[in-house]
Amino acid sequence: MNTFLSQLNDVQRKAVTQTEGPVMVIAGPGSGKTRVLTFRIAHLIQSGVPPQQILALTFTNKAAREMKERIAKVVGDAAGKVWAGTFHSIFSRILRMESDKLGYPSTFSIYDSEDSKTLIKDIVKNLGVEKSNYPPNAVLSRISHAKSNLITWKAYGNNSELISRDQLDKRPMIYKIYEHYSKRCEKAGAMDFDDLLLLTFRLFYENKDQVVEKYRRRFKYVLVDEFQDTNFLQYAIVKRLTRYKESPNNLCIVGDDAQSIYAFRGATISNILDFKKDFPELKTYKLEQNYRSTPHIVDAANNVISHNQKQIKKKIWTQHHAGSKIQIVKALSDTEEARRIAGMIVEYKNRYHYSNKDIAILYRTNAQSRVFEEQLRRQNLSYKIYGGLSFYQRKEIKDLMAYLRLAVNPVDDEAFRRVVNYPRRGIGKTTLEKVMTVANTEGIPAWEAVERPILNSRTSSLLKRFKSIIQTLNEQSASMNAYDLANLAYKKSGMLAELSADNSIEGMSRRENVTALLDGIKEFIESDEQLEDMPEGTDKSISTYLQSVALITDFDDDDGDEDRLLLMSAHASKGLEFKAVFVVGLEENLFPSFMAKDSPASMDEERRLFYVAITRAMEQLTLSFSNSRYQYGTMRYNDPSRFLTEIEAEHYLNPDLIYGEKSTTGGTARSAVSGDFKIGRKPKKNVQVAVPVDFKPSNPSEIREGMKVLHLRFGEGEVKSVEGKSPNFVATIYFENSDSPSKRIMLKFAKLQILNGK
DNA sequence: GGCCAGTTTCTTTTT
DNA sequence: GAAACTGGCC
Repeated sequence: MNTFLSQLNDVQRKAVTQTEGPVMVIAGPGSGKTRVLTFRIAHLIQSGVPPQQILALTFTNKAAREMKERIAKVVGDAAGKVWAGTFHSIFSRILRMESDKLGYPSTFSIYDSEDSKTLIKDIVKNLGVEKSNYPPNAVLSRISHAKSNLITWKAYGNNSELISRDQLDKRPMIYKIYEHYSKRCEKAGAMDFDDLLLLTFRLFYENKDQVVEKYRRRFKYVLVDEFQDTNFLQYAIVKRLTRYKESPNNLCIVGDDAQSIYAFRGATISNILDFKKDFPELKTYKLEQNYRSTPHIVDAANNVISHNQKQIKKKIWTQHHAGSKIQIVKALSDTEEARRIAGMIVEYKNRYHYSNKDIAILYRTNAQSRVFEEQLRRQNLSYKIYGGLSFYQRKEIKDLMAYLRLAVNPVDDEAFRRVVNYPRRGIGKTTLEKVMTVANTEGIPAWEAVERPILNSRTSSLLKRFKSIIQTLNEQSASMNAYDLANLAYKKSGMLAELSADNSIEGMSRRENVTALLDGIKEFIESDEQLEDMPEGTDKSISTYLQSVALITDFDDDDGDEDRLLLMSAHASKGLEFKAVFVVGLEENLFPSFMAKDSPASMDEERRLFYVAITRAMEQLTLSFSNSRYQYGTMRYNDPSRFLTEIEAEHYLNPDLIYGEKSTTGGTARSAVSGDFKIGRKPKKNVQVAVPVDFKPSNPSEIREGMKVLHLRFGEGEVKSVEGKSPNFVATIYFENSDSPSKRIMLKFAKLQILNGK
């Protein structure tokens, strides 16, 4: 029976069999984390726990999928009854069943980030504020962070700290935008990604009809994967579910602080620290033995991560025998980088008999995939790109989905805006603006605003025609199955005619994509997977379909047997492993990203990301960089990434490429690389603010609020606040001469001179 | 009032 | 390089 337990080492087995009470598993890369998690669930089921009492929360769809598959391998069909999925998908499922308690329709729409951004742009425009001060991405991220910290728009407006921070950033109206944004989402019966969490918390917090007790009774065992990537709000929900009087506290979290790469999304390491406080009786298990990689790779990973300031002490180790050293590829251009890597792949396949699927190319930004695609095609290597513009983000797919969204939820303003004039039916910008103005001033959805006598008869009848299409779809949505409805929407909307008229290559591919979407819906209604607890009949509705695909960003269209190379972002690679890994584009301003260069905390996150990337490799690791590359339409010249020299020379096959020949003086990365070949000019290094010759950094502990200080790079600034405990003081300083004047600075690293104190 | 084409702007990672 | 935007034209 328990044969699978013998496949585990001592620590792993303890982590699996300690089923009762709070458990924390700190798991280094390749230490068998997923194995522990899945075996733990399997063990619970074999010990007699009904599978439907187990809730397993993951962070990405990919992780959820893999977990389900692996549980199924051990326990078979029972796996289907375990609630395993991403935070977002599990909670949207719950919200759908309980939406009435929040005043939302069960057919609520889910706004993706594109919808959110369009909405924000519209709000900014209506408020009449300078739009260059309110880039949608920045505003959305501010709102998202607020939501992730359980700050509603009302609380935001009353929070003087946030308000003054926004004022420093010259974005004083954010609180107002947040308010309008929230109200307009609610009006449209729509939730954005963060709302799925925030409203779940509200649901459990307000506890109408004792709804939280229902789920507490139901989920006796809760597991959270990648706990280091959860934010405050996600943990708050988990606590709401598991921490109450007489709770068995059967909560198991698995994570690795060194692999925290989603702080930009509000993930916080303090959740791990809080967990110890909240569940003092917890049992902790550390998995440090790496079963994945050869020693050079493991040591390199340890080298890299040791450059980070904050970390839970842990050293991964391996019993593997020495394998290949890490190879560096230095190219002159991005094309050459890709060409040489494609060549190396061919060589690896011959020399080590690797299949395509044993090999992955990892990059920092999805845009980098292009050049590699070209070169791989030249070598006749078949590949698959993970992420990037996913299937569901293609225009034609989003268009048809917008019709379907309107069919179940006609008040969805963003869907309305998207397709009211697609295919073209003579409803242009001006008309839409009029409708939206009425809608906003009266606080009604566009769907109702079109009825107001604000338009001339011609446009009015055009809008009526559009509305009647949606009405037909809406009426049919109750009786028709999802597939028939989608087909009807395709025809009725005029999309079929529009796409059929286009015989260009792109047009054909659009048609194929829509057909693929329709096939997907057909598959969805025909699959016999029965979801637990779903009201009979509703689970195959178009609404359920929309909910499930709204949260899918990666697409899983292959059967898994295809032998293809994988190209993906370093983020997407988390949790995966490959015999040979190429981490490419290792250049300053790319990996690490230029976005990180002013903040030590972001730089640490980039480093953790690099750590994640290199620890995907089992046998062969190659790191590449290029002197020049096409970026954003122009040629750029970047220095090799600082991360390259954070790995000790002994782990490299060809360290000269970054450490320089022994004879060269200094041997810094830059002199070694740019010395032999120069294309055009090198860009200027960061322009420094004029600094007096007698600059002398002051002792960080003497810096106080209100002081004027001088920073080597940012110039003069005023200290707005100092937080944190010695020696980790963090100051918020306002630098007038900087593009983003308000900066948070770790005092122990910063070179700051006090100009005058109070 | 709407549409197209030329022009400008902004560059990350994911649910 | 692509998406968003603006201005001129029908």
